[in-house]
Parts: sequence; structure tokens; C-alpha cells
Amino acid sequence: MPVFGLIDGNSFYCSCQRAFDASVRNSPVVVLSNNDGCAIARTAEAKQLGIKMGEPWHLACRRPALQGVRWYSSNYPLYADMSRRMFQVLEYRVPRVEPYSIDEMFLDLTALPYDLATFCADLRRDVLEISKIPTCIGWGPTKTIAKVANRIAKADPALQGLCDLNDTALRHDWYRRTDIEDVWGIGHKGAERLRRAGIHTIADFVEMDTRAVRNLLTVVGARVQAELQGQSCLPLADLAAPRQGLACTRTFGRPIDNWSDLREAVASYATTVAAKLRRDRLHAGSISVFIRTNPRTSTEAGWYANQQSISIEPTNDTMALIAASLRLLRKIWKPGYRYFKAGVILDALAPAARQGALFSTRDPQRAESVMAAMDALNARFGRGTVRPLATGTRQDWRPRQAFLSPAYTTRFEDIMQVHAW
DNA sequence: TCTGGGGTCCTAGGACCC
DNA sequence: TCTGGGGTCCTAGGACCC
Repeated sequence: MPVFGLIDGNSFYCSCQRAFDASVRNSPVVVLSNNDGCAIARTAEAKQLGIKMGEPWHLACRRPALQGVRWYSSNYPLYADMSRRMFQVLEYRVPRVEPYSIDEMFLDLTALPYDLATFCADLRRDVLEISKIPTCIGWGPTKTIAKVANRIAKADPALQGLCDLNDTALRHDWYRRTDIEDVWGIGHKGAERLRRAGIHTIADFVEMDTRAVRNLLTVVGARVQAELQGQSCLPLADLAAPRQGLACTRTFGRPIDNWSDLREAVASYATTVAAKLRRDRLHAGSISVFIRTNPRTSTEAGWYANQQSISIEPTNDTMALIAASLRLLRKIWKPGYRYFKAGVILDALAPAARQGALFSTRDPQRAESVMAAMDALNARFGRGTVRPLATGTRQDWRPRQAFLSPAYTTRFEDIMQVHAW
């Protein structure tokens, strides 16, 4: 019988901020989405004050009850690096670890020669001590059950951050008390359908006829059911699956109503996504661009959204991707609208093995050395040090990040200084 | 003034073919 | 008289995840 564990960082982004700023260690903390739009991470104290996930922050921050709350713009380089540190601690202690998201990792706890409750308690302590991230761990015979266990560990403080759902009787006791919507893979729509069929708890769901589940929720729901019944369908993935797509999409700091700003924005999104492509040593064979006005504030006449994609000769050259994205943008752009968001999406990714196209229109070697030089300079002196002219110089459409903390672990200028005397 | 970004997987339906 | 059926491939869109 396999045993899967799931460890996840409590209020992960907030905990990353707290790790470097002792002054907020006891305050309610909130981390905002890109563009400082809404709350996407809240500490327990912030949740207690009634701050909701996804709450528009420009409204919420005025509530008198939120006086003592501290908030930050999101700082992804910091969170990604903290995630890597957490992974390292786990990798050293657990035979196999599968990173699932920035703050969650599945653990292979099968046949460990230890008492699992003691082992996991020690694991939590080590992760907290070394990577400064408080966590919860749940475990059971399948990934989906481990997710349920983790959720219970998080919700019930009496459990001290740990929950064991290996035992069948104990599991069914929790199944009776847990809403089916709280299960990994059952979303809002699925739960609504199940409710209409009289299914409310996990206990109700595991007893359903499998064909009925398949009818209501397709094969995906049937797999969730099997996993909850204790039959493992989702193995631990040793190797990260190859990436299928890569995107850079952003809401502008202010609406854009002219071609030249929009062109700059799309060119710089293409530049960002091309750099990611090279970082992962991939080529893209397809590119799409979309633009849209704000559906919340546009009248029907003022609303417009469009998208176009094309296949391209596989490349990771920034200049080629800018050229392609601007050709697409030219096709969908219409004057007279206030655009609020745009994006560049790459698909048909494949390893960037050099495969000398017979009738290539570019000089791949020249492009490659230019890109390598650009990447090296940006790695050495900071992102955006060298970038194509097409990305503009003022860039005053960039998203707002008014409450950004330093990138404590990934920028030389931002490393903390400690004074001892 | 003001409501995120980046992914994966599945299905339905159209185009095309024999 | 009589107007099919079954396969593949691709894409758009939905649902879900963190």
C-alpha cells in the first residue's frame, strides 16, 4: 500500500514576507495580486478580520477594522526562491518529493521505517527552522486523500498541523463531516451538480454509482471517486512533465488607448516569455496574442476582445517572437477602445535541439549568440538591463506594484545587511 | 483610478478522408 | 425506390487547479 503525503506552506506568500520582516511576524498580513488588484494570500489573523480571497483591495483597505493590517505587492522571485528552499529541505529527508505548486509538495511516505506522525512532526519542525515556512502535512493511501488530510490539518488547530487518514474508520468519520466541494478536483460547478443530485459530503460521494459519477462529472470525477475510495490512480511523478505552453499576460497599470503603447506592451510581453522559453531550453512552434477592454467598466459599445494565433518556425529568439506577436496584434487591434489587458501565449513547445531548418529564413546562429549575450547581461545586472527597443522606454503602462518588498534572496542589492556591535 | 496570472486536462464539434 | 458510416485530427471553450 502506498502512502502519499502532502505538505503545504501556510499562507505561503505571507509567510515568505514574514520570514524577512520581523515587524510583521505578529500582524495580520495580506499579499496582493499583480497590479495590486486584490488579496490573494492572507494570514490566519487577516482571515479572522474577514478579508476574503480575491477581495478587491482598493475597497477593502479602507475598512476601519483593517487598520493594523500590513500588505505587500506580490514578489514572485522571492516566493519562487523560498519554494526552492523548502523543496531542498524535504528532498534531503524524504525518498521522493514531487513539487506540485509553488507552496505544495507531494511526498512518498511508503514503507518508511518510522512512526509517520513523529516523522512528519519532525519534518514540519525542520522546514520551519531552515526555510522559515510554517506548514501542514496530511497523508493517506492516495494523493486525493492526502489533499483532504492536509486540508483537515490546516482547518483544525487541535491537530497541530498534522492529519493521518490512512486508517479507514477514521477516514470515513472525516468523510461524513467534509463537504464534497472541499475535495481536490471538485470545483464549484461540479459541486453544484452533485448537490442537485442530493450529494453533499465526501461520504455521500464515495457511495455513488460510478456510472452516475461519470455522467455528472466525466472521467475526471470518476477518478476522484476512485482515489477517495482508496484506490490510487495518480502516481507520484518523479520527473516534472514537459511544459506544454508558456504565457505572459498582464493587466496594464492604466488603460491603453493608443497603438504605440499597446505595441510596446505586447513587445515586452513577448520579450518576457521568450526569456522564459530560453531558460527552459525550449522552442515555440505557435504563438497567440490577445487584447481586451475591461468587461467590468466598458459599456457594450466600448467593449472589445480578440485573439489570433499562428504557427511559426520553431524558435526562442526574442526578435522573431516580437515580430510575430506584432503581426498578430496588428490584425486584431482596433482604434477607439481603452484596452486594459493583453497577453502573449506560446504553444507547441519542443526541446531547443538545434535542427537546422533546410529553408530557414533567419540566421539562427547569429540570433542565438545575441540572445545568449542579452540573457547573460540580464542575469548579471538585473532583469530588463538589456531589452529590445520595441519594448519602449517609459513603459508607464506597467502594472502597479506600490507595496513591493525587496527581493531578499535573488538580488544582490536587496540582500539584508546585519549590523553587529 | 481601482477586481491577477499561469497552468493542465477533457469534451464537443467541425473538417476531412475513404 | 434508394442520399452512409466511421475514422482521425484539430481547435475552442469549459472546468479546474494554485
